[in-house]
Amino acid sequence: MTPYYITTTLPYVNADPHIGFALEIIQADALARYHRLQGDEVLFNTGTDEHGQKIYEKAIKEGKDTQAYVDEYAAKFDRLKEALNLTYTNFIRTSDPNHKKAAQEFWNRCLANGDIHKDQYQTKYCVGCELEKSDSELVDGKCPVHPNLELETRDEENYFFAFSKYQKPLQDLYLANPDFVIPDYRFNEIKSFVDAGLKDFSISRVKEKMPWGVPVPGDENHVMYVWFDALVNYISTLGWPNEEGDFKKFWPGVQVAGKDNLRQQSAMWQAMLLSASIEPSKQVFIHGFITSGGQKMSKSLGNVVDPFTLVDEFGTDAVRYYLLREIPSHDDGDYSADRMEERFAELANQLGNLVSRVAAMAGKYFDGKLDRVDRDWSEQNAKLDLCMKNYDFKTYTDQIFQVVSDANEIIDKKAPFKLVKTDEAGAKKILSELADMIRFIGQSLLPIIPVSAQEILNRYAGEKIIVGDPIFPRRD
RNA sequence: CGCGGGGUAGAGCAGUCCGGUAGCUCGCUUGGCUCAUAACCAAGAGGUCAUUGGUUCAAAUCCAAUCCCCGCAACCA
Repeated sequence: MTPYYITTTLPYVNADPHIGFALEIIQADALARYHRLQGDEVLFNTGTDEHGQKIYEKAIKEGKDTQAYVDEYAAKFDRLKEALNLTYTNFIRTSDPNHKKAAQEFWNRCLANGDIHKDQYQTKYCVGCELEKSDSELVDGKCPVHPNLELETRDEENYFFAFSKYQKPLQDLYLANPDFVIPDYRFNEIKSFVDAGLKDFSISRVKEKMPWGVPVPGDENHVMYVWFDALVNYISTLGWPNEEGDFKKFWPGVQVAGKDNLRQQSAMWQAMLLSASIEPSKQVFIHGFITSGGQKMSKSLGNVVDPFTLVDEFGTDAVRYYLLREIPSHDDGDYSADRMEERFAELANQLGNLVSRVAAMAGKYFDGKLDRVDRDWSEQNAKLDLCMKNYDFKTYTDQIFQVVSDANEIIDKKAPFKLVKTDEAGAKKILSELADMIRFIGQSLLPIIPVSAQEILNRYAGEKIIVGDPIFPRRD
């Protein structure tokens, strides 16, 4: 069995699970399932990113012990497994003792390689908020809450990672791996970013101000900046620094991430790996963002889509179907209740109805017993395989639904329900071919809508085709 | 001159590299069928391909300029 390792990014636990993360983990799940069906041995990792300033502040605000706070959130995210029918094998939490040890060992490797040094880190401080502000928080160079106050500049001594050293090695890595980042325009984006020159980045925080992080080895005054520790999860989940076992078997792997993570995944993390003398990732797949009703999701607009609510209303498979087919696999997409309804209707009317009508005819005319047809599907399968290699779940599903559409067309054009009155053998032949198409459809849809696809296969696998209740009952 | 993506039928997109009568899905209208979850099948309507100028026998596609939208602008996870 060929080992296949796929991992999502770790969601930061300062908010409830977001539909955008649901998209990411469903994409990863589809790949994991697909590879399992191909006979690969799959390790599928996800988890939670639990350190850093924002979490520390949020826990204080909610009056909770920080560890208790993150425990609560980790459990919440783990509930996605059931809600979305996910098959991840690993759930790494960055507050796990093993992960912390790995992060420290990683730090030491980079340090030993001469890539970690101290430097001054400048922060902008708003006296009004009594908080440090990042540039992206500022409006016209001022604190948006206190625009009448001048910001103070404060220096802080931090540890820095020698990112600038890795411009050439990263360029070489990209050159040697022309498919390193998918899609290609994201790859171009990161290449031009690296070509423009790299600045060393800060990888620690002063513990006094922000204690919620992995201690920097050999310096009790600093904790790691959350990025540095979080990225190490991709290997700590494999048991690293133990280089035997899962690490040896599964690394390097495929990383799935949102477009906001392009730099961290495809440049910073790769430089860190090079520094620690670890093989770079195999590939990075970047997906887009989901808008809601055409607008950015925000609490103030009240258009935030909660994956749990969605599943309660439409069911797991329909939500998976929507995210994998409606949303462009590589680009931004939109969620709207109307489109969700339409997509559900499509499942019911095209696929569900096809399964029903063929089963009904088989039952009515031939007691459910049809001839076994074994059409050669290798050409279609090759196309589907290409879609998965390109992380194009939308086209993958489109192609299967082309077969659904073909099958519905055949029924109308050849009208086996009419033909059976004059040519029973002819009708049986048509239905048998249709049943074979349905089995292909069911098999191919297993990574996309696992429960429904399996149900289809169950109904059509045996000696006798089973007539059952609607797989996707119409919604009123 | 910060970087990148984009502007093609009501909606979402393909086509642009390698110019040659504008295509897909959904929605809409009409017709057909009755096996089926009132589902399915077929036909049709609907577009100055952001704008302006240029090259060409011919431009959504090449060139130039302009307008508009969306990200990012690194230590914000």
